[in-house]
Amino acid sequence: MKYGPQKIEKKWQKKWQQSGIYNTSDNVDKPNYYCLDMFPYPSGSGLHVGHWRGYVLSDVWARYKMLQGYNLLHPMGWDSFGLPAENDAIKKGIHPRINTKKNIDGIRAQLKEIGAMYDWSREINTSSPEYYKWTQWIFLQMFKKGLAYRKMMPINWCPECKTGLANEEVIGGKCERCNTDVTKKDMLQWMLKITSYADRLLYDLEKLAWPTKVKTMQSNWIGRSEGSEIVFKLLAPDGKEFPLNVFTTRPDTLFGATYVVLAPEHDLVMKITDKEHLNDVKKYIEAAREESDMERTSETKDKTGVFTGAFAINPVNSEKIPVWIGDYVLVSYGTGAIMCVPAHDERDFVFAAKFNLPVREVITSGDSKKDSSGNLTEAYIEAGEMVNSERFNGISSEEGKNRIVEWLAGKKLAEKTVKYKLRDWIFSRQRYWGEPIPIIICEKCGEVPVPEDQLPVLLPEIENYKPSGTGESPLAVIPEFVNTKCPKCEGPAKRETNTMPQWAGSSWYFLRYPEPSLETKPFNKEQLSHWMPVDCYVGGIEHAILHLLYARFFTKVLYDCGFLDFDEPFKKLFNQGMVCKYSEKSGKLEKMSKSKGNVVSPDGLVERYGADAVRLYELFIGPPELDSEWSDRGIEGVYKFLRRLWDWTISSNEKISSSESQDFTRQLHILIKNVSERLEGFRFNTAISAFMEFINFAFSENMKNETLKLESVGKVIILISPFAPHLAEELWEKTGHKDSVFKASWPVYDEKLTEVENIEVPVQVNGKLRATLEVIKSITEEDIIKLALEKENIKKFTDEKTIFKKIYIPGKIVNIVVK
RNA sequence: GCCAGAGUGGCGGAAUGGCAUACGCGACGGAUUCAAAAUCCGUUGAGCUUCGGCUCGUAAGGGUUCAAGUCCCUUCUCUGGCACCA
Repeated sequence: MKYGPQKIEKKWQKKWQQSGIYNTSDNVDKPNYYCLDMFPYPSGSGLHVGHWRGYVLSDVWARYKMLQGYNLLHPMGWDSFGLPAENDAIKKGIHPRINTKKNIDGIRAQLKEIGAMYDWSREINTSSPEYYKWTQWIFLQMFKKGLAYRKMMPINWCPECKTGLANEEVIGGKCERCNTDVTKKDMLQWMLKITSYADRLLYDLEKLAWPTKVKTMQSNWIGRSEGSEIVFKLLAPDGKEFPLNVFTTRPDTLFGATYVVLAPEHDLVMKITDKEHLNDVKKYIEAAREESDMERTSETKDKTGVFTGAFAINPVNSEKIPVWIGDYVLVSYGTGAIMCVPAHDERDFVFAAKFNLPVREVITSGDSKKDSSGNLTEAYIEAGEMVNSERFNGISSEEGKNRIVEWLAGKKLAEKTVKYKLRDWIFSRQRYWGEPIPIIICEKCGEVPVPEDQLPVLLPEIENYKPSGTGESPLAVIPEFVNTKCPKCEGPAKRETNTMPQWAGSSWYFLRYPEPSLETKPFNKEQLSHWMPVDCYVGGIEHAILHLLYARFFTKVLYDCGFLDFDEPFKKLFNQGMVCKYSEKSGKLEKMSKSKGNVVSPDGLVERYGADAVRLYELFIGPPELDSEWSDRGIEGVYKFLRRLWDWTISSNEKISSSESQDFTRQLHILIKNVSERLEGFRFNTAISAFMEFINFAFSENMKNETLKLESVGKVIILISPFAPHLAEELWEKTGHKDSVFKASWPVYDEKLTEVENIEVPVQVNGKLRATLEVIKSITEEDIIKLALEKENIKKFTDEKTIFKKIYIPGKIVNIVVK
């Protein structure tokens, strides 16, 4: 009987579906385990072998947990609202609703090929009204708490996608979706106050069993910075005075401030600029607006700026210093204004050099770099001793930080503050395919939430779904949608026509799976407490900031509202590496993608080798967390292994007996040990190596005529079942078992049975291998060293030398040190 | 520039401080075959060899140790993230 994966895989996939073996039930007498894949957006180009990797990995893990006796939740769904789905529809000229459905059907079929144990009865879809009703509901809870607000502001605008974007969606100045340069546009925007969660989002990272890389990325993104706000006095040319707050992390350098720079967009700029400089300032502001963020914040760019004609008074010494504007100061960070200490800040140093502004050293150190006449040749930014700072002279810069702020604070001219790089989340999209924001704008009552019993606000069916590019959503031209009554005053009012971003639905979908068809609530708090947080979350590193930060934020908000009793969604996170392949187009090894023309489709491979072989190769290719290179030949090796395992099991049927050799028992227990330990450590590639070694042993000459216990053969089948579930089920049945192999339990090994009587011990002289000894395990140090010194090749290296150390690490090694 | 991670045969990769290169691919030799594919067996880091072995070898250099791919320091290269955030 030959291994024929095509037939048995179809057979078992059908059986699994019929028996519902993977459908999760509540209230069973087992501990719960929630294993979650990042759900995909329904792309039009289908799955390639790179997509398989994460799904295979989580499936192996889920099946292993099931065999360990857990009640498993392993669901799947569709992130079907938003840019990716909509752009695909526009490209094909098919209405997003129809196209999305078509794509979902395609990917679902492809996912089923993997043979994963998804509970398909819990499938969810973020673009279905039953689901997005609750996305809207969550938005309203945020609105009620003041966490969702509308504001006119210059936002990131993608001219290609014709929509505003969140900061997180701008990667290196380009749109995350289409790689187009992002520009600025003033727009009235819905914002989510994620900044008020900055501290908790940062500190709670500590609680998470996540890769440090992701934690570091999030913590850098949040960008907490402790410093102080210092109040300068601004003197306008007409004699008016304004307080000017600047943010600095170096109040110790305050005596070295020789000028002040405001962001071009700063409110005070037009109030303080004098007539003489007005033209230049206006021109400069205009030019800064035109520039993309990328151009503006590029570090290689020359520093630019203009003088306003106004002066500021430094609160520490009442010195009058010039006020400039410059686009290297960002209006959205800190206070949008900085004090400049060219002697101790690299950027200020460059700016001062260019515009010939004075440099005054106030921190001294032997490490400062100076020319022959004692002038600084570059900014000295480290700590040191304070000079030129009046009464603070001679104290350390570290101490000075506090002393200066305390002193000024007494005069209400300084205050310690914390600033973040994290900005509020721009939440409106000027696009059709998303959740309508459930707000009604009434002239009298302002922004009025749609009453909860009127949710969902349905996305209307429209012909022209393409983005307009005007800054309005395509919904804005549908009078039946826009015109409505104010829920408060009953007067005529208009609906908000912006939609939510792609990330809205995915920020809480993991809360929906435990009871996906619940109609009265988004989720059931009591029941959720038995499943959440997710025990193991598997997905790509590309979501390190976007999705994973947003999902944490949503969870914390819902926790604060009392809807949840946990405040972090994902306990453990695993990022699988990307699958790469040489691309003819770029001539480089690159991540598989359609545009690079280097995708490998699993379809043909499944047909030829079977899904189990593809699963195995996805794991065998390399360590799961690292990127790996796809080799078309590599799959042959694992396929050969599966066939050998099949042949061995089938032929073992004729050798079944009540006894087996000690050798075999030992190898079996070593296998159980290795596979268990390597699975626990997520080292799937070496777990498979362990199997290959076992099967090589099982086929070795001296095993040919040995008898086997049926129970032992069964254990091997259970061990392989998470990796090759179809093959395992078939072999399980063929060896006389009635129920599914996944109803069995994971074998345990006996450490004693893995050990041998006789061991080989390497013998070194001066750390170099010179011989090996075969000895009984319990040999004493004295005996083994005696044996070692008798060895011919050891004598060669020890004769006529003085032995001054003899080392025996039991069971490991002998080392004789000579001189 | 800053912060992570990585660098091991022809290739993918393996090694709780204890025999470097497990396992797989490829290559070579053999068996089987009219022949090929498939399959099976053997060899496969480099150099030297009296065939017993010896020398070198984990990006480069140094250090700790009886013993270093593994720990420490310096440097180089690659990948990813951040990048005028005051």
